[in-house]
Amino acid sequence: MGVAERKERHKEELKKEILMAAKELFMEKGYEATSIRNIAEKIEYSPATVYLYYKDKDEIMHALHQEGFKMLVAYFGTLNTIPEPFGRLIAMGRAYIQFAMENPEMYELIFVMKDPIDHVASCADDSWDEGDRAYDVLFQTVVECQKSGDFQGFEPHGLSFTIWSTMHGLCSLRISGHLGHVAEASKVKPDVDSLMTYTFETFTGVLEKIR
Amino acid sequence: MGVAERKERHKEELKKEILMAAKELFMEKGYEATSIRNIAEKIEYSPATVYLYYKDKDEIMHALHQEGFKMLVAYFGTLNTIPEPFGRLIAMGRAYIQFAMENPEMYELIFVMKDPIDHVASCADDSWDEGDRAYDVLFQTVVECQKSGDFQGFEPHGLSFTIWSTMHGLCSLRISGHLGHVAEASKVKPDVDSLMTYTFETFTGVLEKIR
DNA sequence: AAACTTACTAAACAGTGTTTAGTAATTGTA
DNA sequence: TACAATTACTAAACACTGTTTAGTAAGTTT
Repeated sequence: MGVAERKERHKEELKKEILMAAKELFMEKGYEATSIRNIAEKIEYSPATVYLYYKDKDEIMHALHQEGFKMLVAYFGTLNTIPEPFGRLIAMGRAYIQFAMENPEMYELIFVMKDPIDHVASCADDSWDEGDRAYDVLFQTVVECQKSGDFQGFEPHGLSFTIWSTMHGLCSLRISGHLGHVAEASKVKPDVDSLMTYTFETFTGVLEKIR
Repeated sequence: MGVAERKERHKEELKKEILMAAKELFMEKGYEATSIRNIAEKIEYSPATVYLYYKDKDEIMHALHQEGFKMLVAYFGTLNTIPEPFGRLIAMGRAYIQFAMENPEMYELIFVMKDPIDHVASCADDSWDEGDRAYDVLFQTVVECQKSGDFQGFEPHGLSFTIWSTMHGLCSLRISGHLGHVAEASKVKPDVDSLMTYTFETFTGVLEKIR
């Protein structure tokens, strides 16, 4: 009979509904505002019901984690159309920044917060696959750059981690507000976003020079 | 009469005692464990008393903020003995990493967390002076490098922010555990710390190349 | 019709930051 | 010296958090 299947389907829908409510709250108001009670209220169920679908808040955050990586991948979507690897590397950086700026809470969730990755470490199943894959995209691009003659004399992993560090540092300093504060004090650029673009361009200049 | 002075002195001592209790809890167990109640218990006063000396938790965190920068400055202490600016820049990077690794919670407080810097933005008095000064140390070093012939064709602020981004990115990815995770997956180096040192060395290699 | 399972929730527990009202003890004044 | 005022402190509460437990209706199976 299809009754069990229908029920199963409904359960999956509710689980998805919980996740989407969490995603909306999280992306709009951040981690603090994403309480189990707030999620429950949004889907019009009791807080305890949420626990029937997710073990704890960490598990919800882990699920959101995967959502976040899907979004990042979407930002990387059009990169394949760029055949020249160095240009693709720069475009990747630009896309990374755009993702971080348009989805700061998501960026923090997947690249800054410790709790979700701790959860990931405890359940050894799917682990941090998405993150590993995202790194691999960068690494492969660097390798391709070297194949076409760029970055000679550098080891690709070392360079990849350096590039990731720079991009992550820039984005996280921007999101946390630290870049903005120093920007205001040093008055290098009129606003934070200008400074950010400017710093990125300086970085691309560095990459051009070691090309 | 010296009675009022003695009392005033005692009040200042208690305020310091609260801060030191907070510092100890914070550096050992992190932000979560540093609750007002825990602080109060440590100094053997009631939680409400803490509020007679600090407006709220943010104000305590802001005070700890300043403590953190004092510690960072201590790590930078011996840098003046290095006359050659480029070598000093590299040593600065090494000191920055050492500070981050030996005091991860403090590093997060002053460079990662948003809340304290929000508090800093609201009270416009002393603002984020320590951070600005720390940036200025980096900037001046870059300027000195250029004076002695390095980094020609680069604008010093752009380069300073790029360097800070790289260093911060590396340290924060290490502390948050993200670097460790990708390290394990990519198996570039046997352990995270090796990867971190290795990435830093790659970065110094980049700086050497654009020197 | 009775037993069992499912889906859900009210209420509680222990914790958080923070505020309010009140209490002793000390100090200043009449 | 007696009374008022100030100081330093705290118990208890409020509103929130994540999470668990016990219980309740409804649907399913026997």
